[in-house]
Amino acid sequence: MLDIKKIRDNTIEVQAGLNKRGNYDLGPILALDEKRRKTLTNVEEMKSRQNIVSREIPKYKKEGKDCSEIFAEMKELSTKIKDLDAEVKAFDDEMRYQLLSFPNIPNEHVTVGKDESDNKEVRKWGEPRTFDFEIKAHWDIGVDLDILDFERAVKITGARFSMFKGEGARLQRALINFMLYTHCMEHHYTEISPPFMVNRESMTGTGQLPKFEDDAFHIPSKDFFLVPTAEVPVTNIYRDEILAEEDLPQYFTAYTPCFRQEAGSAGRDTRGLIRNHQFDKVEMVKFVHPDNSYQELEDLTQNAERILQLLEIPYRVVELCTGDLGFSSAKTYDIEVWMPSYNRYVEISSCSNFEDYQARRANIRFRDIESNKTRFLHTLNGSGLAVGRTFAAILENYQQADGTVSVPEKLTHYMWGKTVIGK
RNA sequence: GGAGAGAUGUCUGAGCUGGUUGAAGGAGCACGCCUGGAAAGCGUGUGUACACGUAAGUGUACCGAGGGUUCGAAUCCCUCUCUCUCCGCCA
Repeated sequence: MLDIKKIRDNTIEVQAGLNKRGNYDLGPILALDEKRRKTLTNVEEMKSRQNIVSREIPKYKKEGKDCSEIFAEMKELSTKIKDLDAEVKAFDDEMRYQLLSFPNIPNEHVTVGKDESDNKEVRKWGEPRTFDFEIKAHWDIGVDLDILDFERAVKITGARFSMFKGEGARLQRALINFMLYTHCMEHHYTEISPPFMVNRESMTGTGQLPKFEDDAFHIPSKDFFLVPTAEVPVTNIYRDEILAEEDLPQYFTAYTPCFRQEAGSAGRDTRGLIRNHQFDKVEMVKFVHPDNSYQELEDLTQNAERILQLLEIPYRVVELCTGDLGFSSAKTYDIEVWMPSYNRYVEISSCSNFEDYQARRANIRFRDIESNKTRFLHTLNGSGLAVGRTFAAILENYQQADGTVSVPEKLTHYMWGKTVIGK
């Protein structure tokens, strides 16, 4: 959420920032703000008078004065106040809704661009392997090895769901454990196992609501949402709280399944593990001091990259341009993994600095030691990594001529010593 | 799911027969005094948000959330949420 005071005082600057992302007009909200403050001043004066008179009444009563005239006047005032209060509340609600509908302003250094074609490759790691046999896509490898079963997943639930079996299920779990181990033991994150359903306030806090309600799976009986990413429950850990400055930074990592309705609507990647309604992900979330959130973003991105380095799978890092940036993000690096069957890099992680955008929505603050004032902190998060896509990348990059898949060395321990899947 | 109790400031804990209560008392914390230093003791201070103001400051709101009654509500009424105890059910 943007700061209404900033919009008011630096309108031109904010408008310029929004223009980098699309068509947004600050006019209506400024008009609303103007009306709200006018009405507020008005009603507050009335309330002040109401308070003053109210304090006098006990004295009058003690003196045995007749108060009926005052009561009549105050009754009228009270009615006016009620009406104006309702007006202010209507302005507040409308303003909040509009404020929630503005995306974050991109960081000033982020390239201005239209769509993903304007994204900038930052670095590359590893060389895509050359195969001396006909390669298969991960869904064929998985089905042939009997470790993935898409048909039965469709029977059980429906399209865009998948089922892991035997060594497939084990590989999935191995990846989760390996990622959590690396982030906790090497990168010093604290593991969280959060609820997989969240309420409306949490979804609003991180920016999924109100604009993207259709993308989420909703439980009507409770008005809960299945988590689309662990970012939602974990970022909301500190919603409506004030932390001490010395408690910053805080790093959390969490495994959760992720549920997304939007997956599938695009009609792309209809086969395999790339785009499903349910997928597993290990997420990293940081709560940091505003002064060093950009260094924290660099570190976070490298924490995610580390997983692919240890698994020895080629990838590249891309900096998103303003047109491709997520709604709440000020700056984002995507990590893309090499996917042989696609013959290109495919997104496997997205690492973002939200600056104070989520913190303001979710009301997460810290107390500044020097001024003793509260300030919004900065939140960041990144996938570390999307497990389903990592699974797919392993099958494809580690496939062998005989149809089996060798297990990355770092994973064999988590695979109970297994070095080749399918043998 | 049924019955009952409760939700107040950083914490504890009054107020709940409606009227200087942002909210007693205590603890904690900060600063000052005292001390060789510390403890104890004494004194002062100690929430958030919004509006107006260059500022000092002033005003308004907030006692789980939202409504209502009233000239006036932390205090009365209704709805919801959460917590605790007992019962039922259950991995």
